[in-house]
Amino acid sequence: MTLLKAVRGTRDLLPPETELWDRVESTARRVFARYNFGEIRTPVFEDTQLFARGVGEETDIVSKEMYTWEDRARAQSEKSQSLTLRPENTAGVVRAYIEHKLGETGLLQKLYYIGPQFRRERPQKGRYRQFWQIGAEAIGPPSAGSESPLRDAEVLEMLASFLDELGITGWTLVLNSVGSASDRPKYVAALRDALAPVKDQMSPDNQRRAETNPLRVLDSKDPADEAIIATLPKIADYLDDESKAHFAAVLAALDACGVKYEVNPRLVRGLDYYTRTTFEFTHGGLGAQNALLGGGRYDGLSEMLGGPKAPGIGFAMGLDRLILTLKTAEGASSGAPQFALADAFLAPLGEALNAPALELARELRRHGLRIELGDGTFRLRKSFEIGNKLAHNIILLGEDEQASGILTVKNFATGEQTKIPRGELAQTLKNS
RNA sequence: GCGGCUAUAGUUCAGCGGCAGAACGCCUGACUGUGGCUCAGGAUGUCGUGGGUUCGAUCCCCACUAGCCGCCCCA
Repeated sequence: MTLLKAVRGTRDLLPPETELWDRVESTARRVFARYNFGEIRTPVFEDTQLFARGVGEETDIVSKEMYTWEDRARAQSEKSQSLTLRPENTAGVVRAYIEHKLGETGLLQKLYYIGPQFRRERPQKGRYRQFWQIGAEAIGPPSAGSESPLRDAEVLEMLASFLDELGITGWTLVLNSVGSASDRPKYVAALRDALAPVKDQMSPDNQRRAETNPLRVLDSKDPADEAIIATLPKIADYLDDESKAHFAAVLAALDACGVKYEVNPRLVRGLDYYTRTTFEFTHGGLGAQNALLGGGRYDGLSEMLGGPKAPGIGFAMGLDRLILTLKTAEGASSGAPQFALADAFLAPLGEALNAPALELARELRRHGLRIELGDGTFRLRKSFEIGNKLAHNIILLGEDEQASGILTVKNFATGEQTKIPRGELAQTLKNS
C-alpha cells in the first residue's frame, strides 16, 4: 500500500515549532487588542463570485491560482454552486461587513483575523499552497473617519510595533500611493500610451506585462529595461490634490511617531482593489519572497461587492514567512526551538503504583505544575533517563513513598535528592 | 505554468555497475530503587515511485512524484 503524504505545498506543523507559532499569534492578539481591534473568523470557503469580483477577475490569483469546485446540488430543487477556498481574507471580511450591516453602527470596524489561505502556486521557500495569514482591516462609513490618513498611519505604526515586540529586526517599510479610483485608470491609460511605442525593445516578460498589467512593468527587475522604465510617466504626477494630500498626511504622521519608511513610486500591488496608500514590509533572508506583509487602502471594495460606501485599509502578513525569519534569527543565536521542560517527571515504581501516581499527578497539575507521568513498568534507570530529557525534577513514587506519604525528589540540574512530604510537594516544585 | 539542482537509517550526510555505510539519535547490558560522562553490544533501510539498459542497478537512461533555488506572481 502506498503511503499517504501531505499534499504538495501543504505541511504539518509539529511541536516544538508550534510553540513559536503560538507565540507569534498571541503577540498579534495582544498588540492588536491595544489598538482596539477585535477578532473576526470568516469561512474558509466562499462563493467563487466573491473573489472574482473582490480580488479581480484578471489577477493571477483569481485567473489561475484558486481552488474552485462545483458544490453539487443534493435535491432537484437545489442548484449547484461554485465554491472557492479563500485565496486571501480581505474580501471575506468585507463581505461579512456588508452582510451584517456593520456600517449601520456608524463606527469604524477594526477587525483582525488569523487563518489559512489557499493558492495553487508552485511551492517554494516561504510559499505554500496552504499558507497562514494574520491580517487586519479598519473599515467603516466615511463619517466614522475611515478615509482619514490617520487610519493608514495608525495601522502602519501598529505593524511596526508588532514586529518590534516580536523581536524581528531588519525590516523595511516601503510605501507608495497608487491614487484614487479615478486617478488610477487615468495613470494606467497614460502608461499604456507611453509603453506602446517602446515596448518592442523590452524583455518578453515586460512586453507581456505592458499588455496585461502595465503597472507591473514598473516593478520589473530586468536591468536592461531600466532606461525605458525611467522615462515612463510617474504615478505621483497623476494623483489628484486629495490623493496627494492624503499621502502627505500619512507620511507626516509616520514621521511624527518615528516610524521609518521608504517611498517607492514603483511599488504596485497585485490585487485590483487597492487605492491610494499601498505598502509592504520586506525582510532580507526570505529569498525571492522577501515580502513579509503587504497591504493598502481599498476605498471602493465594498461598493464593488454591492455594499455601501465603506473605505478601509488593511494588510495581510505571511505567518509562514514571519516564522521563517524568526527561526533563522533565533537559529543563529540560540539554536532551534527547544521543548520546554516539564516541572517534574513522576515515576511510579511498579505497576501497582500506576493508579496512585495518576492521582498524585492530578493533584500536582491542579496546582498548575507541568507533570510528565511515567509508567510503573519502566525500570528506574529508564525513568531517570526519560525524566532527564523531559523535566527539571524527578519524583519517585515507590512502595515506601506511598506508605509514608513522603516523596523522593531529585533535581536534575543540581543532582540534589530530597525527601518531601506530599503536602509540601507542589509548593516546593513551584519554588524550585 | 517555465527553467535548474536534489532525493540513501529517526536526523544530518558519505558512498559505489557486484553483501548498504558514518556521525548523532534509538534499544540492550555493565548498574535488579538512581540520569548526565564512560565502556561493551544491537537494530536501523522497499537506497522517493515506476519502467528501461545490463549476467547483475542504490549507482547509468527515461518518466513520474516530492523538496529546494530562480522566473512568473504573491504573504
